[in-house]
Amino acid sequence: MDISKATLERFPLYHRILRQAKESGLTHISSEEIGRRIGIRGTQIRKDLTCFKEKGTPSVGYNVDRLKTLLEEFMGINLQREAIIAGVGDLGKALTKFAGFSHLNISITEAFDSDPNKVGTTIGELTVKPEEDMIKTIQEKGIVIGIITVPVKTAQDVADEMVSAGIRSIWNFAPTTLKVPEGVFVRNENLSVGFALVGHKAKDPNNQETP
Amino acid sequence: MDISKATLERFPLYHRILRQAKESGLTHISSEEIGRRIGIRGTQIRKDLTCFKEKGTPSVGYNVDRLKTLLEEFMGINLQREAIIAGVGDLGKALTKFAGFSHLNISITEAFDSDPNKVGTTIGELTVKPEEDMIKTIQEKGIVIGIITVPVKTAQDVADEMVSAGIRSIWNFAPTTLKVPEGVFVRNENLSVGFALVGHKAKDPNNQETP
DNA sequence: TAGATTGTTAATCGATTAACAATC
DNA sequence: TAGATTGTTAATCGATTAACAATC
Repeated sequence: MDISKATLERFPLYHRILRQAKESGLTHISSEEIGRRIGIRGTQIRKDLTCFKEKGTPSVGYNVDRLKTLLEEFMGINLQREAIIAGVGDLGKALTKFAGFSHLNISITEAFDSDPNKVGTTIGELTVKPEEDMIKTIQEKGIVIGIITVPVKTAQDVADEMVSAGIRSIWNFAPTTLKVPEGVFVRNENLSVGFALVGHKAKDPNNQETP
Repeated sequence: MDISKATLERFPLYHRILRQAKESGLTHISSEEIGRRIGIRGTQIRKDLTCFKEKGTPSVGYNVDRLKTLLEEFMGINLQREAIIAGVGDLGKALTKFAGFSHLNISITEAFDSDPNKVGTTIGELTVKPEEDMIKTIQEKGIVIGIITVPVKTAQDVADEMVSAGIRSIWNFAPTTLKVPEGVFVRNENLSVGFALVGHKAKDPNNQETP
């Protein structure tokens, strides 16, 4: 079955609620309760979950443990995975150190930069390597996940290198549209879009006409 | 007229293309060309732009300068705005220093943290202030945009404080669903969602069944 | 004029929601 | 049994796209 983009983006939210539920000792949780905690309808959740074999029990809800495990298998969280990051500016460093990703079971195990001043510096336990080593490292370690936090002007080149070395999924923070071959996934996390929206919505509501 | 969420999120992309076009000396640009540069259809762009008074010229395209200005007015970029940030961990610091926001004309002018070890430290030209001063500062300076990069457990409290002090639009990076009163805008920038998706999509395509 | 590109309508596609019989 | 909550269908809502007359 084909799972929609919208549903796929909600799975991590469901997973978060299930982790919380488990932590607080719940064995079962209803779709309405999950919905309440993330601000959507229960129907939505029941619909999203139809793609799993696991069924809920009427008047009881979903088995927290089993649903959590199933989501983890689906999302790949049951596998320990490695990712590399290109570009260790402030954002790159922040992502590399970010604790909030720990439950995804993806470790950023290699960091690269083209700036000789950054090469050799450390981020936590990682030592930054020169950009020229990236392709070789990706190939040797068989890494398939790449993160791009380089400036716009080099982002496409870095993406090309990643793809040529075997990266299959790219998390791109450079505000530009990357061209990648069919079969390679790119998620653009253009932070300016969010900030622009927040700025726009802050406009005085008495002053909000369309020009 | 009511502008859809999807359209609103594309305006910053259009703005980026118009900046580039202007920089490269173009006076006019067609909807198809804009579309090509961001990977969507021209029709989509023409539809999105119907809410503006500015019209394109058949066989010529849109006036780059005028459309850019119009988008800026609509998004509020013509106004110099201030934002505050709560939580100066690595991510908070990275956002505060991030150069990519400069064209949005929103400056992060105050940073707060509840950790006494961070209070008094500097980020670029900013000096981190104690969390307790946040409400007063927001009120005195009349700031309406807030950024939350504190841990989940304090995010709701910080949001409540921001709202009580007059913040009208919040950019939230804590992976939790904030409750805010009607009329306050929240944009959740849950980075785990993106990273989870990138991880999922990296799974071996020969191994991608639904459980 | 011929070619390009617009603005707009209607068709399509995709996502959400309401409703409710089934069932624990 | 009565109440709660499921899975699923049909209705609705929203977003994208194709098509094309209008026009520079």
